Amino acid sequence: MEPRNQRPRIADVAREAGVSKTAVSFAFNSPGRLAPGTASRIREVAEHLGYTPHPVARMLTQGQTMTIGVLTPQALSVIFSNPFFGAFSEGVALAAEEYGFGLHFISPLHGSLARAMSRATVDGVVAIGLSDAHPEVEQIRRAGVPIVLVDSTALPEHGSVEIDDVGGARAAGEYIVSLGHRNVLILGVEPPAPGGPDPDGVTARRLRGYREAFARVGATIPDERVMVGPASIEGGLAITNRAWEDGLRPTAILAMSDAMAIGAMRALRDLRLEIPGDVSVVGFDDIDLAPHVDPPLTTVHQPIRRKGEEAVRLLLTVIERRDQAKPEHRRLETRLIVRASTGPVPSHRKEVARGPD
Amino acid sequence: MEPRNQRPRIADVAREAGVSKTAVSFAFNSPGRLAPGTASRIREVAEHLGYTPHPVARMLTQGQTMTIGVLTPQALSVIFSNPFFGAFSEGVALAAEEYGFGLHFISPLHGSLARAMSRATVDGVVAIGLSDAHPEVEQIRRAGVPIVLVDSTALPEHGSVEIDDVGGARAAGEYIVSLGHRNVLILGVEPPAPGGPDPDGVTARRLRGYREAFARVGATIPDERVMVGPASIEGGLAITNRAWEDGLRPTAILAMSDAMAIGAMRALRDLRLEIPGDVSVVGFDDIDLAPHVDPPLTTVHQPIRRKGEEAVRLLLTVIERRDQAKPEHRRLETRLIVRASTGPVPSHRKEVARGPD
DNA sequence: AGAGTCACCTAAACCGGTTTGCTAAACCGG
DNA sequence: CCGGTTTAGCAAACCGGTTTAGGTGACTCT
Repeated sequence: MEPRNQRPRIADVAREAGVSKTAVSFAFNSPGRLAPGTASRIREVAEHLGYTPHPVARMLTQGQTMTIGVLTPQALSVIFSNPFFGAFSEGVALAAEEYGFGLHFISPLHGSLARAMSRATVDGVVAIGLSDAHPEVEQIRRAGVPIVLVDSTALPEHGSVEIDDVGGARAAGEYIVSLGHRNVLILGVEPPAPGGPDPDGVTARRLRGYREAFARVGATIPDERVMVGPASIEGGLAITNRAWEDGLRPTAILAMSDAMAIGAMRALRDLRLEIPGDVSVVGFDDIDLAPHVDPPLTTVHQPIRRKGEEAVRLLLTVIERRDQAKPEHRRLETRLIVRASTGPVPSHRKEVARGPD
Repeated sequence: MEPRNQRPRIADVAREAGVSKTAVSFAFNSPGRLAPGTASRIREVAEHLGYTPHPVARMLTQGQTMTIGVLTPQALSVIFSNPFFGAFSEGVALAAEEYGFGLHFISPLHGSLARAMSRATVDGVVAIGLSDAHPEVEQIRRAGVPIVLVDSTALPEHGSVEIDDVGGARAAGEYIVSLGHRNVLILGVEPPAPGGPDPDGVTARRLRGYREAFARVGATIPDERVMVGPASIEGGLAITNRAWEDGLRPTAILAMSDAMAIGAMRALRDLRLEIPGDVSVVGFDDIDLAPHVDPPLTTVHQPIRRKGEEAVRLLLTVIERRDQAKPEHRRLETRLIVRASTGPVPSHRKEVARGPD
């Protein structure tokens, strides 16, 4: 029954200062329209009452939230476990901050991205790794929210930022092939798409690159040499172990994420194998820590931060002039960085010593 | 002049379906109050028109946003460059997702945290590394937003989660002392607080721990052996180089963040020094990659993810029963993890060979 | 003195929903 | 066939601001 100390409303300030709501609003938003004395008096009263304009109400009337959403098809808790995402967020944050936009991370709510989206109050969305198989893209478009796709097969009606996955993977493949490796294991990143592997997702594109490189020397990578899992250290570790349990003995591992590559190296080390003496490992991403792991990781570099930045910039231009400025599609370059986790194919395979198998 | 294809409003659906706004609202929120046929008919019309309730309007009436804010006193772009933050966010996201809350990251807007806060539409805030020196804490409280402090000196009126910084640092210090090191360099994390070093911030607490350990054997760590910088790889690298340029030749480096420790190792390697042969390095945090760097990093482990999780849980209990349930303060344990980046003090100092200096 | 400006401020409409009474019709037992 | 209870749906108030379209009085000009 006591007067719950609610936050003061604009009407409270108006009453206390003996002016109209309008005047209070002006004092905050266009002080020029008020006599200087009045404006400052209203401000004092507001300050005294501890009044701050209710951000939601403000959003409603202004029709904009000054917030951009980062949409991920996977739970944030798994996404954040990949250092790649940290770097990407860094780029996103950099650009967003520059323009005074806040950041809202959107991940599936009770399994539904659509539901999460409908809750989110954002002016636009950067969607990462969302394949066009996801029906939510359509739903978002219908909701009238501008969207930029990152690492997805570009839909012509939305802006997009991607990298040269095929080229990067091909470079890695060619390098591995040139070292004499023919017997490899591919670590693919789990397709976040529902209902089977995405026919044109990141995993598929990079796989195509690897295969092109092998094809050039007449070699192939059979499907059973491609295993997918979560793009994390644990994921790489688990898959590699499983591969060894399955009897696979590749001389090189091509991982589609540095985190997985690092996990794979851990697994190999636990199996008492030398890197690159027994097995070579190649990553993808070139995260900050790639040069610092043991051994320094050979990997395909991609400009992670820039990817985030560009995506936000593209999005902001769409948000600004909401009209039909035709969406841009940007493709960033990749390049192979050779470090110390790769070497020539070993002449004597360790497992030979283990028996006639 | 053409009819801009705005997103449909509830009134549009009502008109099209031949019912009142109320009915449409009921169809979405409490279908039980409508005849089954009517409810589904309204839904169809809505679907056909592509109608989704405007989230901002919904927030306004319901008085809650189902969003929690993560407040950082530094720009997100710098925060995200520390893997520690990724792991922390992982914990935060895990708990938030469990309860159906979204995540909004809040960082200073044009230099002002207060301004950023007043824009943010959140039901509560997890503030990390915000010292009580920050006046925004008070401002947030006045705005009536529940808040939980992480890694700050606990204010009694707010919930808080912290770790045993002193104990962890002391353990690291004792270990280093036991290896014979007396000549050390401390890498502190940049105090985000404005106006000088925070007298009771993270850096100060850990420093106290290191010093306690040294004091036990009658040794001291002079102030000029403490250098602070950004908690990133680059930060650690830069500071270490500067230290060497300044003529410092410590036999051990105690970094208050793994990222800095890794940067320091890079710098040492560039100086052609062996780790731990010439210089030992100890980190703090125990990030996922700490065991994988070269050499594996000796560091003080703290439960980073749990920190994020606990903070959110604490916050949610405050949000639920908004009343005066007295705030909880939780302190998590730390422990030293010895790996391979530390060793006994070298008998011959390298720089002896460099000259009589 | 009357018309025209200007500076300052306000009432009311609006943003897009939700929620609270309330009413009219259908239903019910006797 | 009547009074009482449900059921189904509506109008209007409300959330907390912003913005539009005036209104009022003082001042200027002729």
